[in-house]
Amino acid sequence: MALRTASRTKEEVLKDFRTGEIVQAARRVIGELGFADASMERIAHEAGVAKGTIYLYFRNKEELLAQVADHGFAVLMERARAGAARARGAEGKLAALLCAALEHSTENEAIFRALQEHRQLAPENPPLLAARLEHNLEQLVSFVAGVIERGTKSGELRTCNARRAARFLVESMRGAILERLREPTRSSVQADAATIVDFFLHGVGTTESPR
Amino acid sequence: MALRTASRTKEEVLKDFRTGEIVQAARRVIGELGFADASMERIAHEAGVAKGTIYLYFRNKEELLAQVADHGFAVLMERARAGAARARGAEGKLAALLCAALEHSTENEAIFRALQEHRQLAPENPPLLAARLEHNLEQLVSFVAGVIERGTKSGELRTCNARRAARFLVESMRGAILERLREPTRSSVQADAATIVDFFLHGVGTTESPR
DNA sequence: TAAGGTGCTGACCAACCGTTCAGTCGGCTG
DNA sequence: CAGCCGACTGAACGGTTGGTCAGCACCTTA
Repeated sequence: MALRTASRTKEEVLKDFRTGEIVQAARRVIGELGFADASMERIAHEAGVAKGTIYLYFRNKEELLAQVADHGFAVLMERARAGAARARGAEGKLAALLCAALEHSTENEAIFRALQEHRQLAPENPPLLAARLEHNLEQLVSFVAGVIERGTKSGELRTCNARRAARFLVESMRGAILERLREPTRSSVQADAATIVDFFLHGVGTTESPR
Repeated sequence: MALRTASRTKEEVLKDFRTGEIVQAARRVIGELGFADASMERIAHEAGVAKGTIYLYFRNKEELLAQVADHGFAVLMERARAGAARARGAEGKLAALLCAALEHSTENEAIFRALQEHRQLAPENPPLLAARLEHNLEQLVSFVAGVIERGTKSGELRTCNARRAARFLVESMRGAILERLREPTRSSVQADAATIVDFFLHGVGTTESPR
């Protein structure tokens, strides 16, 4: 418990601690002001250090922001995986996954709003942050696609382009999250997740089977 | 043709012309650099006027950007309405609407990328641009909801929360547009629109009816 | 205690941006 | 043609920001 991978406590552990502190501070400031207006000065103040100190732990602003984005997404994915693992069947797994995402976005409302704003995909000069966000989203889509593929193999879902369907579902989820953020007094997370999955599985058409 | 509403050609017409020129220039610059990096200096240069001139036609930068956003959206809506009007049935109208949107986003790729980036919903200090974008999206959702409601009344679609379903479809469309922008060599607009409508109408579930 | 080092500080810098406004000058009017 | 008008210009300004660096305070070591 004390002798594992403890090379230089003074150097490594303290560095990790400071890094984490700054990332958390950045998270708070970004949540309050958005990515564009979160200045290094403000983040430093929030973290209780001087501006220059940040540059001892992060190469520049972009790297700091990228780490903030990665951290938040890692937590979300962990939660989604755990939820999906607990549930049974494709429908259950998808609902659990949506639940996890909706809950996470509700609890981290501020940072989530800010993240929205920075989904930029200009091909020229792709900044580090945009690339990370892109990669993160792709990871989520792949995970959902996996669930859908297994659902297809088990016969629970019909054959379809899994990746495309996954993207379809993820974007719908994004839409639901945005709507939830817009009007805080909404239905429960479970109800919203169920609605989305229902749409996703059955569609709104009425050709033959109602339910 | 020449005597209607022609109060001051020298004043009004020229003003409209200049305004249009500047909006078009802004469109180009935003497409190239994104909203955040489109400076008034650069836009002025692109429009072939001095920076100060812009302020004779627009109160400030935000108003200019808002007009750019409004202009683009107006064209899109016009196209979507026309497409839907020509088609028959809810499925046809939705497909035509998606077609129009996909085509429009393909043809105006650059500005569309940039617009993505500015979908920010911070509750505090809502800037003019964000409000306009919000309003524009709401208009599109309402239009789609109308189509869905009429489809429900005619029995082509099952009963559902039309607004929610519309939002669902619009967000999915956004996802498809993003994917198209990401990988330019994709299937045809019509095929993509059909796929989305198919998902939307029938879902991916296999409970009973395959088609 | 003196010397050396190291993490940290925050004043400073250069670059940039939106906005202003005093001045220019081509063209219209009388 | 003279004189004025106002559309247009672009240098200048105020403000902000990301990034730097000389020095300070504290701790360890000799």
